[in-house]
Amino acid sequence: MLKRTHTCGDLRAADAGQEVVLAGWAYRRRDHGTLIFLDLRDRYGVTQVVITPDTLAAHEAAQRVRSEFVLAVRGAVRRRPAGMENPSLLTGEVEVVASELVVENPAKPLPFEIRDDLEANPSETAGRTSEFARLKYRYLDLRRPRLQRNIILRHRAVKLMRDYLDAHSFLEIETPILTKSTPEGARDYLVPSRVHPGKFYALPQSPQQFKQLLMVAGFDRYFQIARCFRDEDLRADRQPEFTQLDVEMSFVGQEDVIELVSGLCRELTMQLTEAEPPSLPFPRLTYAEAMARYGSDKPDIRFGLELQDLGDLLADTGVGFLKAALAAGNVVKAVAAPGLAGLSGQKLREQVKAYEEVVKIYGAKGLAWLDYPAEGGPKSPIAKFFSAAELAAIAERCQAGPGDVVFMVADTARVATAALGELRLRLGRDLNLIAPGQFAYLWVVDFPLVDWNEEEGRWDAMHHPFTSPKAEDMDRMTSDPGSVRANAYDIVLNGVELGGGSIRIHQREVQERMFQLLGHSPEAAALKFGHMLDAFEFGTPPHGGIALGIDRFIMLLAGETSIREVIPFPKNQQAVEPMTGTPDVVDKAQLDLLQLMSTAKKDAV
RNA sequence: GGGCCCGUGGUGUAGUCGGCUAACAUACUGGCCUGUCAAGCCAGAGAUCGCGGGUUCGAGACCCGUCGGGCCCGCCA
Repeated sequence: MLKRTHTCGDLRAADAGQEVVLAGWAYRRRDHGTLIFLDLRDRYGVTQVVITPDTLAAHEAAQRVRSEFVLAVRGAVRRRPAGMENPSLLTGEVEVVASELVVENPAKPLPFEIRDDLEANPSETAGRTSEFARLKYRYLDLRRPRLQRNIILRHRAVKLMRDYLDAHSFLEIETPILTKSTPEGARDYLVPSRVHPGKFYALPQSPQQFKQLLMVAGFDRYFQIARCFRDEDLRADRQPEFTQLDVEMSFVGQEDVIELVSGLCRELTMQLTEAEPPSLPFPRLTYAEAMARYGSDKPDIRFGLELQDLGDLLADTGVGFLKAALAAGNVVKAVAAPGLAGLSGQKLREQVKAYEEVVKIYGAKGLAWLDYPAEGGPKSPIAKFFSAAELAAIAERCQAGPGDVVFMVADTARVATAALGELRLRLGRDLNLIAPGQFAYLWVVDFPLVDWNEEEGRWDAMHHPFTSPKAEDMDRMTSDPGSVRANAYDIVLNGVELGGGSIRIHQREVQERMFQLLGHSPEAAALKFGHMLDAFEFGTPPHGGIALGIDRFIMLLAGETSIREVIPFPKNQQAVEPMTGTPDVVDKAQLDLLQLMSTAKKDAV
């Protein structure tokens, strides 16, 4: 093996005259018959190698080189002839004139091209390979400059997190992966115990209880780059295993956590993106405000189009379906779409139909609309039922002017809010209201403590059962639990929930009241959470923390839209990892050892 | 559990109203070529159109089923 002296990203004009050895992958080959150019690639960059017929052996070898051969090249660095420089390469001022070329390993034709088209490649062919093929040959996919950049970015981001927290006196502490299943939250991934047949470990959904117990232990400021596991259905931004930056602090309140994490987010944005540094403090909304104004607990505040409530304006309306909705106790909410009234009648009807599909996904039965044409009469079929005063009042409330359209949903507050919140996001994209390159952080605070679970007929913890209620709301925990606010907060970036946390309960009595509210009998609570309750009797400091979704954070920093683009070996939406073929059946002997038997009808062992 | 969309040479796509001997780019093979950098030019090979059934004189296209994939709803303390 020829040992490399430099990487493919090292050489500059000042290195001209040196003899070097480079090693890497053949990225592109340009064969002029006599003169052959090879672009040699490694993770540091690309360097052009020139092979002339003067070096016969190297020339013959270079003729046989194909894409992705692994090569080692010895040669002299020289400045490229005037006018032949390539400004798009960092090494573009120089080239290496090969004296020796070794094929370390050839490569068969690849299942897809490595070259990616993220920048300045108008080709339709590269970089859009089906995701299944990419995952099946992930080691090839990961050679692509785009994914290499993402993985390198991920390393830098995690290093910045460690450095930042270390500088703030935090300790990185590991917690168990094999732990105990708890009744709250998502479905657990279970691991059978061989030593204790019939018993199971659970993989942690988060290190929540352990980090709190580390506070009880006096570690004061803890963090961990923690792998978490949740057996729920997947999305573009959800994997069955994902990574959190888990943080917990003692003797702090909400403001301390918010300040710490805001600083971290600002630092990462400044160090890792070209974006304008976000200014501190980050804007803040209460949960109630976020829902009312944006129809979401994770608002994208990069654009306006806030939701409006029209209930008071339509109290005496003659419009039948709205009158009926309000009489039934439902709400009428609206959002404006600037400029949409300028569309032709047919275009507008098609657009409305598409938007109707959006709101229907979220349970709305229909989408009403009013247009305010700059000239001519309204195209809306229902405009004629509204009084002139109503039309004017709606326009004013929604800040809609000539040329705009107002969309309305009359439904339960939950449905109307969610549906229009999604429509708002769609309008923001369709109308190009989102300027690229922004990092719009937002804190959402004052979440409700609990949420009514219609199916189960009980209260669920909105965040988790260790979240403390606001002191001033505590007396309503039994009389009106739904109105109790929690010391809980989420950080949102560009409409994506980056993370959430809370100030925890640190008193046994309060924790017992919380379990009671959630429907756990004292016996059940003792069985599942006895260690927590016990700990609270041995000197537990006031404490709180947060967990940030690292995959999502990196995704946004990298400008990607799926966390799979920033995870080296992700699973697909079926929770399958196509490269290794995970999950898979196991030998009967393995099951026997665990005293397990599958009842699956298909593919059963 | 449910909704929408997609499966055509290795890869990415086109294929309109059912008439195809399935087109284009790239990769691949061979040839030409001393300054390219998405190298270029010439030639060639490569596809039973995911699978099964149906409608039809005729199906890549239409219908039913099935498998695989993507996005979403539910779910995700």
